[in-house]
Amino acid sequence: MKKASALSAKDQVQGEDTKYFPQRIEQKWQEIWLKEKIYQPDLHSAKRPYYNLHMFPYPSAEGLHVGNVYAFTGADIHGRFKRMQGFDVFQPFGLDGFGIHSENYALKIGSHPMEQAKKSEKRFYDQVKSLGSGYDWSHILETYDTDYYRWTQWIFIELFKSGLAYRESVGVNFCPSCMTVLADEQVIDGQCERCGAEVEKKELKQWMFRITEYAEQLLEGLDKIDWTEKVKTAQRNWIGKSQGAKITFRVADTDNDLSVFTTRPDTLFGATFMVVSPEHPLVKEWMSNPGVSDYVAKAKIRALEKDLSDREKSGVFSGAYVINPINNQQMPVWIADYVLMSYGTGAIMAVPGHDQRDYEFARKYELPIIQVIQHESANITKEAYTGEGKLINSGEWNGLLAPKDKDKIIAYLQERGLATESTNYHLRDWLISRQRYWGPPIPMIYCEHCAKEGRSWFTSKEGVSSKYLVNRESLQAVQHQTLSTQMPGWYPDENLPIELPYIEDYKPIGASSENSEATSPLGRHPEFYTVNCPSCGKEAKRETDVSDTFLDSAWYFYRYTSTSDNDHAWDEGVGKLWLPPTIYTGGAEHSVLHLLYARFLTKVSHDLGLVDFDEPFPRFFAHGLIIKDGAKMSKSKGNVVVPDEYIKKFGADTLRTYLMFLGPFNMGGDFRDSGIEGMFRFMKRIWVLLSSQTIISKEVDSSAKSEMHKAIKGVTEDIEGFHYNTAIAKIMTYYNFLSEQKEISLTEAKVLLQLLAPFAPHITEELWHRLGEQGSIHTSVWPAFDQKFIESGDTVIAVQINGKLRGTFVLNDPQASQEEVERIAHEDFSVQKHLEGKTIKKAIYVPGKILNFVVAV
RNA sequence: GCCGCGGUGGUGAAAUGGUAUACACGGGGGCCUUAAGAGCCCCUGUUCUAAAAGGACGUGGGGGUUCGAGUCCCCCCCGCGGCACCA
Repeated sequence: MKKASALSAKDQVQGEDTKYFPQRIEQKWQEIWLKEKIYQPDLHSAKRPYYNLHMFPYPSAEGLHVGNVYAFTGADIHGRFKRMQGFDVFQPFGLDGFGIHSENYALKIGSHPMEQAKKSEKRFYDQVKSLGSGYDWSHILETYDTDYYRWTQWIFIELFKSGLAYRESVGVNFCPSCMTVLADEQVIDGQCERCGAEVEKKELKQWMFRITEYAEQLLEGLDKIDWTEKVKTAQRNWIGKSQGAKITFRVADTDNDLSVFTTRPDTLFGATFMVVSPEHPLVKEWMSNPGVSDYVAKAKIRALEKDLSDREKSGVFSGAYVINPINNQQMPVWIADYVLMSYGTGAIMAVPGHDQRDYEFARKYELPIIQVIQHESANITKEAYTGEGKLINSGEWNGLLAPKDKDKIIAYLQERGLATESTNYHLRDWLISRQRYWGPPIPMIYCEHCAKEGRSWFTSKEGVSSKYLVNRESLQAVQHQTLSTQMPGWYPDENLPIELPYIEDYKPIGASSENSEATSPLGRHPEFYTVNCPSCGKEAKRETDVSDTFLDSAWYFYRYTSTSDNDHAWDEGVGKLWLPPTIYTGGAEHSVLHLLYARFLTKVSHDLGLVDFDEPFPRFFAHGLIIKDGAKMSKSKGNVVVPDEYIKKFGADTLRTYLMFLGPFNMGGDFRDSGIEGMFRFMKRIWVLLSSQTIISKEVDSSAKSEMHKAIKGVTEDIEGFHYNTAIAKIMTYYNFLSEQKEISLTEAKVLLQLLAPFAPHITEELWHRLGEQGSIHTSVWPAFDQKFIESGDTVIAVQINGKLRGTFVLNDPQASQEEVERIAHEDFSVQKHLEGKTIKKAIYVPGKILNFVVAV
């Protein structure tokens, strides 16, 4: 018998078969798997459904990125592992192909998005197939497919009917380069997320989704889902709940009220002036006062500047005063742009003694500063004191603790009708319309004739007797009181799909600043937008905006499980069986946008009675980012790693395993060429060991068995916890152990292959068959481990004495009897001290577990 | 500023409170080979000693809990990510 390690070069080239050529086996198995439907569970009758979802990519025409490979592989390993554990794993794939990114690319290379999409699609699918992931290719989807976006449009209509989609003139972020509006989330430091151009502010009529209506639910839901804390925190920050009070001030010598939101009503006695935003409605009344109109004009310009955080505050006295209801003091009202109209009421009570921003403002304009919170570290001659303390100079409140007694103070104000308890969120409504071409047309029709007479869908028979949102009283109120007047003339076009027409002039033309209506490419095509009003039948105009791509991706996981083109998944039994996805894997960069929108739509679907769950992703795992030479990969840096060449040279198995070996899956890693060669060497060694070595059918002897079970246990737990890098290390350790054996039993060989199978599906499948196995390794049963072998050898025994942990020691003999264990405990240095001079009355010994000594006194 | 995550060899990184550095990369030496490549074997935290044996020191810094701390607690320092004139 010859040892594998002693195999010389000659032996290897003797037969082609003894050498590892990934190119020769990978495609072969991919075709067989497809033919044998290894990865296609029966969606109707799965016994243990496991919906293994990962974020679908946008199909960049440059092709697959190594970051995609990383993400897909990590999810695939999880799926393969679960499949081998006996689950009916459903792992679908699709493309998020609509949107600015694809459209801009088409523009750049001078092709049409519709044609480009087909090309990118083919290339992308081919590349993904070469990775050997276990996708069910009979359930793919593309968001630009008519059969897909008819349901995107259907969802839009459902939201419209629910009063959750509405039109409003809003100050929007407008990207002059992309010629479209952007959601707040898509503006980074005042720049467009996509192209980096400086974003402008514009007033435009836009379609909005009332996501703020769900702020509280979106926040509460986070507590019951299994997500990484990092992502939950990002969402909490984004929703930005703060609780406090709304206090109303009377403007002196007028009938006007000025309300403010504050989280610190306890400092009310410290308020010395008021500040309103330049956009505040009351500012109109003060325009003629000296300096006001000048300042408001100046603020408008300043609003476009990007770095707002540390510029000097500025403002102007409005000329008006308000009365502080708590002490009837007159306070001047100032206008300053450090107060934002978009948050709270657009006005604040300034408490310069205890708010640093107000403090700076007061210093600059020489406004009075009063200290109302006493604390040894408070020194308001230098800066505002924002910490806790005892109230002073606060009338009846003196001696109360701030902010601890906030609730008492709110109750006090509330009793006297001076304030109400109030909650504010940073979350804004979701701006959904885009003045672009490459997206699903918004399925709405505007009829001027109906509008003039105040008619709309909301005044129609269906609208009046609406079944929508019966679960949400607050929205019913919105619907019946305001929607019919807010949205005159608007009707959904339920004749879906509203197909996106092929037009040559799809280039964005933007919005003219004089006109409050933005113009979309479709707006140049009367043959598209001229329709008859669904209500009165007269000539009407179809909406020419398309919807935000994030709408497409907020519901796609429902579509995967649908079994026919003419139905949406969640009506069917199949959806009930599979939804929501068992686990969702994806990049943390989507923490806020995509995940929040998907949660919102699912909550709406739940309220509409479409689904019986209200969180789309009960479990979400965020993977890390692959970088190159310490920097994020990007075209501009020229450090994008294209996987094709690596697959060609080393095979998909090596690339997959190498990527997973780089570092913990939730942390990402740095891609290096030298590392991948090491992984290729490992694959070759596995090949040589298991294809050239004589594998014999013999019992595994007991020390080898211990190693085997240790490996199975370690790898199982590591894969379960997404610690892929350590799982691979353990497989390598086990390989090293086996390669030093004189002979390897069939059982050991099979176990080694099975442990490696999720990472390197092709080579393991090939060798599995060479060992004479019949079925696919990927549907074989994941090896079980025996606990007692694991704990042998180097078991650490924890010692409790009378219930308290008193020490631990290494137990070398797994077969040790209870008496021996007691004797060793006595001898062990760390335990000795506690047992000295005492006798053990009772010792409970569970191998590998805790040893509980009851010591006689 | 607030929140979250991290700091361990030359590098990527391992370690339910129990022999710190598993596994791999890189580096050094050797075998094989006409040669190159591939493959195989040995060494590889720092330091003391000519070397070995052996010892000392070592997980960003300082304290603490513990028989025992990379791990738990407190206070700092540094790096990364998110939010940010949010009242």
